[in-house]
Amino acid sequence: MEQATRRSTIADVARAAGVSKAAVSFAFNTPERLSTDTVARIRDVASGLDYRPDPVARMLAQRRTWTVGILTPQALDVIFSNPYFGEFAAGVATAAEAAGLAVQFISPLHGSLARAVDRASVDGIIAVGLGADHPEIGQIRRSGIPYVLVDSTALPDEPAILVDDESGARAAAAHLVKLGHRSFLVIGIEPPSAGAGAEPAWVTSRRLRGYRAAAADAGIAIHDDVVVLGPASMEGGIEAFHRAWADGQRPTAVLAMSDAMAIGALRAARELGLRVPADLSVVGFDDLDVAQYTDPPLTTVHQPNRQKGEEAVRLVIVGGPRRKSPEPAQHQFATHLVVRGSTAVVPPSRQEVPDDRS
Amino acid sequence: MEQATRRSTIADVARAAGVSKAAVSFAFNTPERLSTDTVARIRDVASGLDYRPDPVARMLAQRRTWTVGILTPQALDVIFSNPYFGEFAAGVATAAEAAGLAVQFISPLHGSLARAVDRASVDGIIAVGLGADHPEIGQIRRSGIPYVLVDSTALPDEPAILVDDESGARAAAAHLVKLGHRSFLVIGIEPPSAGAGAEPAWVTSRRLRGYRAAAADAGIAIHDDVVVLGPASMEGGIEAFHRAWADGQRPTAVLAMSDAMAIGALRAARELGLRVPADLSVVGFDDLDVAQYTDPPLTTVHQPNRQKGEEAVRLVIVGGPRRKSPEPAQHQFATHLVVRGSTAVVPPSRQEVPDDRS
DNA sequence: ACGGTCCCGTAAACCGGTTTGCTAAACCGT
DNA sequence: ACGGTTTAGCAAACCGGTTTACGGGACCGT
Repeated sequence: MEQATRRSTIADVARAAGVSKAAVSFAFNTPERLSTDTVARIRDVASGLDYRPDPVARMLAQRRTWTVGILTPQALDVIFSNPYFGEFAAGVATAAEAAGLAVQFISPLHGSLARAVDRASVDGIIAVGLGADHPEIGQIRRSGIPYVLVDSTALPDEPAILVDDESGARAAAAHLVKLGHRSFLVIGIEPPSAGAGAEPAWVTSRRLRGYRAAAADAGIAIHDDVVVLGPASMEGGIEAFHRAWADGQRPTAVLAMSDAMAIGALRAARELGLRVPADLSVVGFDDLDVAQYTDPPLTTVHQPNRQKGEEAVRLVIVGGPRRKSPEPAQHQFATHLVVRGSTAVVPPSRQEVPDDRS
Repeated sequence: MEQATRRSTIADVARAAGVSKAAVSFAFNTPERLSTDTVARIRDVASGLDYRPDPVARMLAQRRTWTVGILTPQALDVIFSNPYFGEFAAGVATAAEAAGLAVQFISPLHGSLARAVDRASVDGIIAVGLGADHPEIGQIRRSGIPYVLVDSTALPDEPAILVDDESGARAAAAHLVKLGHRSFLVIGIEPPSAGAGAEPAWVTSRRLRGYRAAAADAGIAIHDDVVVLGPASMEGGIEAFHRAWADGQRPTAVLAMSDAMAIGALRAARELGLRVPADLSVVGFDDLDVAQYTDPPLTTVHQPNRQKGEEAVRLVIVGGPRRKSPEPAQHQFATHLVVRGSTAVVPPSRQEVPDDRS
């Protein structure tokens, strides 16, 4: 395309209108500083040349990019394929649009997240799923650019968006216990970087704590060998369930840490000839839009995906020009169980003999 | 945050290292122009000051932003909530990452798409769902920035990514006809700007043509009154089906123009006590990932969502520095029908009396 | 007629990099 | 020892805007 006709610059407009560059700038940004007819004349000339201020030059001069970045350790293609991120990003987009901000995704560039962060020109960063001890977070902290951590425990007083994972998980497990279930399979989310799975900060650890607490209340232990991990996708759920089945596990209930994985489990169960919920109960986590439309509709733990995104933008914006932080910068949302059709009482054939045989 | 310690600039590094700004720049971009130890020294000083070149300044000087934009007429929150866009964006992201490009979403800012385009700093634009005659496309064409049109008929020789909508739709309808269906409901996609629905360029028109062609082959006419429109979402599909039902329509088969809407129709049908596919057949369009996991699994028209995204990036990149266009800039992908569980032969009770009673 | 305010508009310094000559020193073969 | 070629690094222009400090004229009251 050869940039056919070099775009006209502010200097061109100034020359054509017989005014200074400053006047042109004022005509667009602070028209009240100029007489009305000068403004009109300049605007006229400008649109004649179809001039449009170069956004990059403007960013440089103002030292503002009018952009917020969403930082994730996963590659963009997995992000966009994951409905959970979609809903979160939708929330971010809503709030960003209202504030006149653009949204930029920052994710590993040629394998390096640090490099991606360096190249990103944003006024604020929303980091999702990165622990407070992640090196890139340190890099950002040092750089002085406002940021907020999402879905991972932050330092005290560090801006963050959280969700009460533990009580949500607890409610999910308690619901199953009340239905008589004693034999569980937990499908957890694999951490992006291998080895980080044991981190207590990782979402899987938090939710597992909740599951275990509820089970413990009924005198049941959830051992590590009934916990399988996989990527948070439908394929991941299918694969995890099959793996557990092949391993000889015959749970009456599945606790999945993401709806996508729960849907995968639903699918895998059907492939194995299991009826849900008659033979097997399944409960998810996230309450995605699709959870209402699966068959059967998914019992799951609700968390406000879009709201989290909106609130993240708000936090990162107030963190911007001189944070006064009268209020704590952290925001924790509540979760609650939504009971739909994928859970039912344990099948009679699998009911455990009452304990009172002693 | 008050920008605590002003970020160090290239001048700071130059001063600290006792060299010129140019040397610092070279040290990072063309190290072979400097002696190895000078480079080392500069890099050392730089990382000591934890200097990182300002991406915006770099963009201005190089007149490259290293960013491609995805332009859509819908608001970002609907984009991100729509799995179709997610898969397309995933494709874009994959190819962009490989080329070292960032991805930016451009969508109406405070209601104005033109304003959003003006503010966007990108090297190329991927416009999805905007007709070649859309005013913003004109604006882009004039600006000389490379672009590619997706999912909408373009001017001849204008870069574009297309899909064979008509034959895909035709195959879908032919499949139903062969199963004995004679009574259809078409659920179409509502155009973003009201009134554009009649445009022959709009995807709904193209697919409808395919449906009608297949029906016509069997001597059936699909009248306008069995076509309902709605937004391309699950809610849109539910709502559309209920509307048609309330209107007294009792089709034996539904032709939905998007999988999301098809899933909505599945849901609505179930709410009305219809069994799919025993009482009602449903076929979608897009072949989203989720289409395999619905109940029943969705019969649908496959189109290569991710590939379209990847190819779009490729086209916009070659359209960049001096397009030589030895090959036509347009790329049309084939579609094909994927038969799963949501379609079956027409129920006996609804079979039409053979025509030979004459 | 005079000093004081406004009102309009300008010149020039900046933002933080890249890139284009250009020069001085080092290296080369003969 | 000498002209020619590299090599290493510098100064300054440039990218395209914004913003600050300032000046001249019109308007004002006295």
